[in-house]
Amino acid sequence: MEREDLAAQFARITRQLIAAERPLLARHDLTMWEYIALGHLAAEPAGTQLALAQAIGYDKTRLITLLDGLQRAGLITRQPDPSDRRVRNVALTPSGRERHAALQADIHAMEDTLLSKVSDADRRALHRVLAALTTTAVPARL
Amino acid sequence: MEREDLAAQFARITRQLIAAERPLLARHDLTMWEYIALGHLAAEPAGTQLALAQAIGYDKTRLITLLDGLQRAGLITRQPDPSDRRVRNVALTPSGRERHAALQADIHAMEDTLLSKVSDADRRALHRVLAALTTTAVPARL
DNA sequence: TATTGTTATACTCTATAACTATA
DNA sequence: TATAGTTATAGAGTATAACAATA
Repeated sequence: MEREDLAAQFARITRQLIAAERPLLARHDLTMWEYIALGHLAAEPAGTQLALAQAIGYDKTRLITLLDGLQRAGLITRQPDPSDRRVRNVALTPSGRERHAALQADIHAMEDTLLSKVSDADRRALHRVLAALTTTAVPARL
Repeated sequence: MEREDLAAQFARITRQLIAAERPLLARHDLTMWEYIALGHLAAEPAGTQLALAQAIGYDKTRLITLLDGLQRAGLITRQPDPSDRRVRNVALTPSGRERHAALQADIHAMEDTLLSKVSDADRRALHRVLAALTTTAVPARL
C-alpha cells in the first residue's frame, strides 16, 4: 500500500503555495480574494458585479465590501450602466492594473523558485496533468 | 502572458477532488476530518490525542468532539494511559480499520478513474513533482 | 509549576433573508 | 413581477481562554 490520497497531496501543496503567497500579498497590501478579483478584471474588462462574483466563485454579498475597499484604494471604478441603471460596471484603474501586474510578477517569480528543482520535462508533464484534471468549476472556499 | 497562477490551479483541482470524495465519504458515513484522523491512526497506532491533533494539523479542542463521535460509532477506543493518567491513548477498533480501508479503496478507485486519461509517464512525473513541491507541513484549513 | 484533556466563549468566514432602486 | 446591488442577520467553522485532573 503506502499510497497517499491525491486530494491530501494537492491540499497540502495548495496550502504551501497560499502560505508562500501570503507575504507577497501583504507586501502589495492585497488579500487573496482582492488579488483574484483584480486578476479577473485584468482579463475580462468591465462586467457587472454579479458577473464578476459568479466568474470568480465568490458570494455576491461579500463582493460588495471587497469592491468598496478596492474602490477606496483607487484600484477599480464602479460606473452605473447608462442603458440599465440598476447595473454597475466594474473596471480596473491604471493603478489597479499596475498593482495586479506587480503582485503577479512576484508570485510567478516565487513559483519559478519553487519549481527550480523540477526538470523542464516534468514541468511540462505537470501542466499537461493539471489541464487534464481540470474539468468543471467548483465554487471556491478559500 | 496567459499564465495562470500555480496556486489557483492547485486550489481548483483540490476543490474538485474534495467534491469527488464527498459522495464517497457520505456513503461510508464519515466526514473528511474523521477520514483523515482514521487514516493517521491506521498508520500510526495508539498515540495521545494531542499527538494526533498535531500530526493531522487539527485543533486539539475540535478533536475532542470528533473523537467523541468516532468512539460512539465504535470506530476508535480511548484508553487512559496507566503510566500517565492524564493521557488517553487513541486506537482504531477492527471496525474502524475496516471502515477506513473500505473508504480509502473507493477513493483510490475514483482517483484512478480521474487519472485514466493521463499517460503512465505523465503520472510518474506528477508524483515526482508533487514529492518535490512537498516541503514542510502547513496547518490545514479544510 | 507545567501538561493532557476538556468545556465555554469569542471570532472569522460564509451564506441566507430582507430591502432599494430600477426594469 | 423580476433583477442588480446593498444591508443586516444568522450560521458554520475555527481559534482563544479558562478549568479539572494529573504530573
